[in-house]
Amino acid sequence: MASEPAARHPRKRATITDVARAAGVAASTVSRSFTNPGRVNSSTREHVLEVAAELGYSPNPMARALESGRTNTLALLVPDITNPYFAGVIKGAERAAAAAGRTLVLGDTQESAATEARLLQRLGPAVDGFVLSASRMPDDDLRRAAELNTITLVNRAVRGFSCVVADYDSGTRQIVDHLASFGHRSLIFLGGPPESWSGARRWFGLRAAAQERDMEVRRFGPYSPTLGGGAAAADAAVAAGATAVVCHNDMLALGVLRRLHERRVAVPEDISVVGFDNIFGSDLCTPTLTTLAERTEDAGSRAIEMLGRQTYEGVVEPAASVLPTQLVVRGSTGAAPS
Amino acid sequence: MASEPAARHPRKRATITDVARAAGVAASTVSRSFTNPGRVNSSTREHVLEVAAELGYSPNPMARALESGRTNTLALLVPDITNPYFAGVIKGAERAAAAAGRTLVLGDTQESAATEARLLQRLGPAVDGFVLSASRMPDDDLRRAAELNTITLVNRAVRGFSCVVADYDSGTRQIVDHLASFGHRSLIFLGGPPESWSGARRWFGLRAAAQERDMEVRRFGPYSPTLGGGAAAADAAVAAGATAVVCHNDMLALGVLRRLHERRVAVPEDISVVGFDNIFGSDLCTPTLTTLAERTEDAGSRAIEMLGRQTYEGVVEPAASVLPTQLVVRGSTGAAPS
DNA sequence: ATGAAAGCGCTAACAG
DNA sequence: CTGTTAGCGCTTTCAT
Repeated sequence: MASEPAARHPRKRATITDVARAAGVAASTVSRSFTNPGRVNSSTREHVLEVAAELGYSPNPMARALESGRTNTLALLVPDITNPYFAGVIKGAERAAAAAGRTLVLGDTQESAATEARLLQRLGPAVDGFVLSASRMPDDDLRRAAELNTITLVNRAVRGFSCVVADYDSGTRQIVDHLASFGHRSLIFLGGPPESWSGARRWFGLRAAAQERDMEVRRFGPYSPTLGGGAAAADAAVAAGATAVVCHNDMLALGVLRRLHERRVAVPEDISVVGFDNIFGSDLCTPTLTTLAERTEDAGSRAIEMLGRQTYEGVVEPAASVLPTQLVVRGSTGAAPS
Repeated sequence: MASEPAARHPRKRATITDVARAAGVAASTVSRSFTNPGRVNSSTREHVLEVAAELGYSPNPMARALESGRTNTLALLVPDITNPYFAGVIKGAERAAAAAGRTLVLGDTQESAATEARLLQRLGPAVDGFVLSASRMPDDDLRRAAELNTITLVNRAVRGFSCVVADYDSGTRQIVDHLASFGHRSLIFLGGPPESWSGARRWFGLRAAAQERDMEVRRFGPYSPTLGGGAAAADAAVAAGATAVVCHNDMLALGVLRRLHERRVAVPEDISVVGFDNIFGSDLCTPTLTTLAERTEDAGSRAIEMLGRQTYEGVVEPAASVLPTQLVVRGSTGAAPS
């Protein structure tokens, strides 16, 4: 046992030539042993594999990629890695990629279309395709990016693109029904970033469902979809005399709850609050938050699967996958004040 | 304006040869125009860059990697991507990598040493180095992995490795001082996974600090460091008549709080609860959680910087970086019951 | 069934 | 300053 600390300079990896030399065969035979086992004598193959294992050889993916144009790597871009909402998408994508023997690269676009475009550009040549989650880029830019890359969308629908989206039509109807059943006659939507496709869908769904029930519905904002954004949103809602607010997402809703608490506005007695996403934390707050849950992990894994089908299996028809949503009723909603 | 949907088959990317031909120069001149702007006539360079832009050319990183042995990509492995604790590390690493013009690959080891080893193996040839956050692998396996890879550790210290660790000695002392100032004469540590290095450090620090103050200190567990793990942990603490518990991490602490609430045990009147990590959610619960905050983003970015220094700047001396911790006092701690 | 050779896109020597 | 050449590690014809 050498008492030396770990080597500082990792030693060079063995190449296919090293293995070939050590095994007394040609490089091509080594290559075939790995990628085309049927086309090499099984005894030589075993020998080669043995030698390779001894040398700690594993094929260099870069060299492979150069030849095939395939890196076996997929990228997932999200607006904010630390937002718990995306944790589910990431987890699902991670799992699906691993299951398919693929590498997943993660990118944080920092809620910026420009950063997103830059990442697309930088990562593009190195990956086989992208999953764009809640993309902030305009449709045209997306189309342009799609000329060079295979792209699948999550919670965004653009003609010609495969996508996975949550069923906001049903979801917003559930929300409105729930509030109506509590006797609410009006609601205010506290909106998030204008670029957000899901924000728009949420608003449209809400408005449609509310109008069907002759409920009055207004939209305030945009507010920053963060805890901090909640203060302004809550103040506006209170000033407008709202009895029920539906927030762009849970982060904003949590911020609203906090602000209402500071202002001694009782939830749900004075005002009911609903969020979207069912993020971690939405059942820790007081009161716990009524929110529309999405299957984020499923969205992530489906998107990766679709992308894989397009990229590696030559499926060209863009497909759309609509994931169900469900209202999680908790403590932040209740009867409308009389 | 073609009304066609986005192209399904992304078109082939232009190569350096395409650009060279179109610009009427040699491939090497194109190459230099990008990587060695000083060594080419500025007018030719401009022309080349123009043509390159027209063709939408950008250098193929794979081909570069093949030549240099460098992919300009770093990997970050974490036990659980969805754990909010690691979100900070990821964010910091993301930022540092982006700032250095490097690509970050993220891997989820699923709290398993085996998965971690597999990822190391699979990703190894494709990346220039690894940041292992809260690695679950035994020291020897780490050393073996370090023979082929450059590795930096976060919240784990192994001789010969560069690492970034939180100052748990100071942190645990802060916790114990805080509890002592409230008149607590004993505390119970509700432990997490035995493989966790930081768990061990937390326990040792706590024990040492408590003994210095003649406080009685015991360790229970291991418990699963999750919300769900909190039930068993809380029950054990109550059964033992604890007045103060310090939990392996915030997830466990939140689970403990929930369970105590179910059992109508008042916090902090009957029992004080302290966590580690200051995750998102620890100030949303009721009562809010007193916890030891780490600079997770700093840890992530520092680790990437160190790794970069070793990988790209030939720094061989392993360095250790100790990040300060600070106790965030909130509502879950209070005077010991008489 | 196996070996030899060419070439993937790019960079680095080496001429000129 | 710029063109030519060789070669990174691997796969893939094409011979044998």
